[in-house]
Amino acid sequence: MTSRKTASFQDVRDEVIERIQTRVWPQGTLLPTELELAEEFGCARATVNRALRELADRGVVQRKRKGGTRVARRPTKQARLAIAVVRRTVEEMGAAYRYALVSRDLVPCPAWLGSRLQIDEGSRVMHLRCMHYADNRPFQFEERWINTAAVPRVLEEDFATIGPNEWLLEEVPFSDAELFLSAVPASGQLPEFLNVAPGAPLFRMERSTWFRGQPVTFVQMTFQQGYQMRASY
Amino acid sequence: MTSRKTASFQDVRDEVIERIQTRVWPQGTLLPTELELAEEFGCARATVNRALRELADRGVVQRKRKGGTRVARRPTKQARLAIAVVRRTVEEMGAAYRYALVSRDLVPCPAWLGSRLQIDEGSRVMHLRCMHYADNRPFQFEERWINTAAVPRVLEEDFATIGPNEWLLEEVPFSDAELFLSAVPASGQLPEFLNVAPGAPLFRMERSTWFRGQPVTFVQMTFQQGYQMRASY
DNA sequence: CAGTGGTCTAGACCACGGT
DNA sequence: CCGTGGTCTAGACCACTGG
Repeated sequence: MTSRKTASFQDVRDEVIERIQTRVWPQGTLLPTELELAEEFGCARATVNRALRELADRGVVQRKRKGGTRVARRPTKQARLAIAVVRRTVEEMGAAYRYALVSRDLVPCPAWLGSRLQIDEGSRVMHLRCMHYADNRPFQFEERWINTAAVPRVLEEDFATIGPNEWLLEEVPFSDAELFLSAVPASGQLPEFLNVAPGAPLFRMERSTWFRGQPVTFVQMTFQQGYQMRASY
Repeated sequence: MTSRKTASFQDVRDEVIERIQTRVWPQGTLLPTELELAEEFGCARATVNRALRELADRGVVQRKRKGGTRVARRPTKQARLAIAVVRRTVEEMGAAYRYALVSRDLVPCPAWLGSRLQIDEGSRVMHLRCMHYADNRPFQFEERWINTAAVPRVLEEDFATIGPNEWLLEEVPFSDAELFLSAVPASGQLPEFLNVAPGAPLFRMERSTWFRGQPVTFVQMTFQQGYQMRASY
């Protein structure tokens, strides 16, 4: 008997996944309508809807009005990347976290930054360089530019004890961001700051942040050699 | 008047975001109950529920039965990383894609792989090395191990014209995976294959894949120097 | 234009977990 | 215990889009 007393949306979701994985519904197949599935599972259409909506979010199926629901052909996987504050990253490794400010300057917005964040070139930005340590070993070098027009209070903060990352999280929480991940050679002052050989391959995360459409900050976070970032789907 | 004729779940969701961003509800604040919000917005509780559930998924709020809904304190951002097949990555750059098989060997499962994927060490795995080109320039070097026990048909495939990535997507779609991103130096045969200087910093993505709990494949994808991966939230 | 998903409602019961 | 979110239902109307 396939009948359960009550089919929850999770039951429906899992059963649909099951049928896709076991090729009952191969890629590209048109699924039955919500109403038909609701009848088959003995539940309300809303229940089926929620199950299928979740699968559509994950990219497992594609849905169109009037067109129905199809098993996705080329699943563009959506991996989830959990980004925490450096402090927590370090502490979750079981290491002691330490922060140090390297430099803090108020400068005119460089052209490359202006075009990148869409800031007027005339305006002033706060340029910060900081180090983050794990058990007193260099863990991450952070270089950041903050749009003073978006966050005027940055002028009053000296960042001696709190990192700009955590400060901004208090000041401008829940912003939007764009991330770029790459591998860069240890050049400039990086070998010195991170205590690695010049040219060593380093993992870098760049992030541009906007708050309600206004550019807030651009940051380069360069990690100690050997750092790995984890994601899953 | 803040009253709209009908408040959709998106209206509720956006208004809640608005209040969080404008500090009407600072971090840690306990929100009104679903019922109270439903009254305020003049909609059903289910509508509020869906709005708040979505925000909880994003990590903007935290919800507990009896405990109510709170604005998240330390927003562990969930960035979404769209992972497509190499072919599409290349084609979306506007370049011509080309694939080439470098080597294909059936080998006993190495110990490190066995422990990594939880494969019995006695079993045999298919070891593949491939190149992916963009406009005839080396774009990605792929080194992959496939669990023959999980995908026996791999023994009949010669991978002369189709890459293992795309083949596996047909064979074992919708699997689970764990990703690791890192920076590695161009060593071994990488300088040769990718046409870069030895020691050059390269972006690498490693992926372990399971299908219904069974280990399927482990792959190292090493990208051409300068490659950046994009994500957003 | 007609079928499909998208959404909303009013009500109900349940499950978890603080008090 | 009992308030809160978690879920389900039966029904309704709407919006998009394929034929």
